[in-house]
Amino acid sequence: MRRTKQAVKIQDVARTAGVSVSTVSRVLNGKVDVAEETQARIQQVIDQLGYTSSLAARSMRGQKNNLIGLIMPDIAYPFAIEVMKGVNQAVAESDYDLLVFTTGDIRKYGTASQEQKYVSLLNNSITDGVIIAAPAAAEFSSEAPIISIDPLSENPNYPAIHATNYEGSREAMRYLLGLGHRQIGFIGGRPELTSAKRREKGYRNALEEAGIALDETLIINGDYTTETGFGCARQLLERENRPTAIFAANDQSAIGVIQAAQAMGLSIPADLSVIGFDNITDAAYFDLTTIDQFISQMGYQATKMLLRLINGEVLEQQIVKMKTCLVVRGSCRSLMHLN
Amino acid sequence: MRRTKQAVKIQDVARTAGVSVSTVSRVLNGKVDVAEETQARIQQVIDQLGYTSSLAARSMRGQKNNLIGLIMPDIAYPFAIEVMKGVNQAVAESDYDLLVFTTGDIRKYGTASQEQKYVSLLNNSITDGVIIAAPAAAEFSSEAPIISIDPLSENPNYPAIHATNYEGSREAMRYLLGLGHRQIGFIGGRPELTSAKRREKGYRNALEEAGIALDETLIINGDYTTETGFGCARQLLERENRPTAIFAANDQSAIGVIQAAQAMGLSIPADLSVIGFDNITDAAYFDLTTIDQFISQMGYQATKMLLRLINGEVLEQQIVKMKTCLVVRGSCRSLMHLN
DNA sequence: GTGAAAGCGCTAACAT
DNA sequence: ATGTTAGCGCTTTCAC
Repeated sequence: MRRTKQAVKIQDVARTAGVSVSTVSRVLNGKVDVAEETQARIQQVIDQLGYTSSLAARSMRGQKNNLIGLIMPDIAYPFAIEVMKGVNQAVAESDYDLLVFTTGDIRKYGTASQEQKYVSLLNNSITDGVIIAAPAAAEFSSEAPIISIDPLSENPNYPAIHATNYEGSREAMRYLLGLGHRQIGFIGGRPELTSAKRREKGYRNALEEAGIALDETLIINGDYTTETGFGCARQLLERENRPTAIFAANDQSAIGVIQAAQAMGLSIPADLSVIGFDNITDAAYFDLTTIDQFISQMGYQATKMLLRLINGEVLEQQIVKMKTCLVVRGSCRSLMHLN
Repeated sequence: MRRTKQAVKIQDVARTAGVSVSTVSRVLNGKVDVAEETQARIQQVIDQLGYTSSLAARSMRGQKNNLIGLIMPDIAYPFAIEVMKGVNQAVAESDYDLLVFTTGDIRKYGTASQEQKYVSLLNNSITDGVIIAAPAAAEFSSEAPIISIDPLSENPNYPAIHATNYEGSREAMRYLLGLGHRQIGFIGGRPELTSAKRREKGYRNALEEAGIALDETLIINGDYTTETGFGCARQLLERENRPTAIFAANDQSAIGVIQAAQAMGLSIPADLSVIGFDNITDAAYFDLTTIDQFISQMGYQATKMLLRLINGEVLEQQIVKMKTCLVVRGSCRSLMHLN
């Protein structure tokens, strides 16, 4: 590798080609008013010297760089990876390139003000727009467009992609009811969370909608851990009239439910249907092998929205809610993976 | 979200605080010679205005940004993801942040000269050093350090992390021989590749070393696809004196071997040991559940090396060859995943 | 068709 | 302790 101590700059190209910097700049930016011959000569010098214009300098002149940013605290996390897959795909289909910014660790990431810093870092200089995943801040100031992938807040102050709790929950229940289930256990937890409340509400309303009397004893609250999931499931499954399906309101509990079922020699979904709710995306996931795709979809949609904003389009829909309704097939591989 | 049309700059802070830009700059950069009181006032204005200094402008002044870059054609690919995990971890442990550059698709990525462009893009402006994965170019010119994660070339012209073919292959064989295997099939392919030749050489030499006569009929060449892997394995396993282990020289063939074994009712590793070679990393992988970790390790090591270069250290070892020797345990989950 | 020069936001001498 | 100013490499008027 050659470590040219002094990077070649536009000046060098100009001097070598015997023209002024502005002419080189014109060639660089594909301006038309340059003589065919000059153009060729300059291009040759550029290739010969291996010149690349400085991103920093170009950005400072307020140029569009055809570059979008994605900000994540940590890119080794399954959620992050799936988001990146989706964003990557949308980027591949566009003529933009992508810059993923990360600190490597949520603990290094800092608070909302730090986050704002990352946004400005990219968006006020080199990037034409930014996607921010699971934002901590409620507001951002930025010259260029911002989209968030926000699994938590119901109504963020910025354009966002997020998943649903209430809707997803109802659809999950409708699915189970459609399968003929009438005794459906619900394992909740963390009642202080809005998302948790909405999940339970979906459960209740779906039953009501189906004209099924609510059995309050079928609702048990754990604390969203695998352990309580296991315990609650055990409790439900040891009943005289045991439920034929269990709806666990978060991913950890769902793992516990599956473990409990296995421990009792029940097979899924033959003896028991299980539905889990992902705690990260707040998406209902029923088919544990496709939850990853769902998260990717969030990334994909976010990117598409951002590119439209960059192109000056006005979004008819600022907040996109993604619903998903998939089916458990018994494996808990992805579920574990999500953990 | 507030979209401040005009980003707040150092001038604005200076004016608001009633000081000069240089004083603000001093505060920004933690210089000591600023009056306690001025310092506090300026900091307050900074917070109030939500000011963040422009990455572009700062970079142009040749500042160190505590930022490293990672360049990959596509970040949705398993190899890329594992590399990122490793890099991410090293970044998390450091006080650097990370910028991953990608085009989203190898087809958009272009050729070596394009690649050189990406390197300059980051390294000659905003980044303090760059890791380039699976480089196409043989040489780079850059002001800041470069490390490559290079699974292909044996002796690149730049500091690199790569995996071994010959060494890995021999270790794999030694492992199998150590288990008592004497009839070991080898499924090769793509003899035009240097890497393929070296893998086969490792196979041959390990046998020789162990004083075992080479049975040429145990060596079959496919074309590195699952189909031929299946066919070749079938052929080997239907022999009178069937091998007790099969060494597949690439990942696709290994999948084929596993499928063939399953189709014939053989269980792995009870009836048959299988070794696969990953086509991406050229790393021998024996434990299919940990190959991902191996790739991550490459990313991790690359990052550690880069950070040392950035700090001006001289590497005693420019090329780090990573050997791995792990064991098949029968699952082919990761293998499939690698595909 | 091409060049000269201003200025993007910032830092680092150099003044005071 | 603070202000003034010269660039960093580039694009973009405005001249010629």
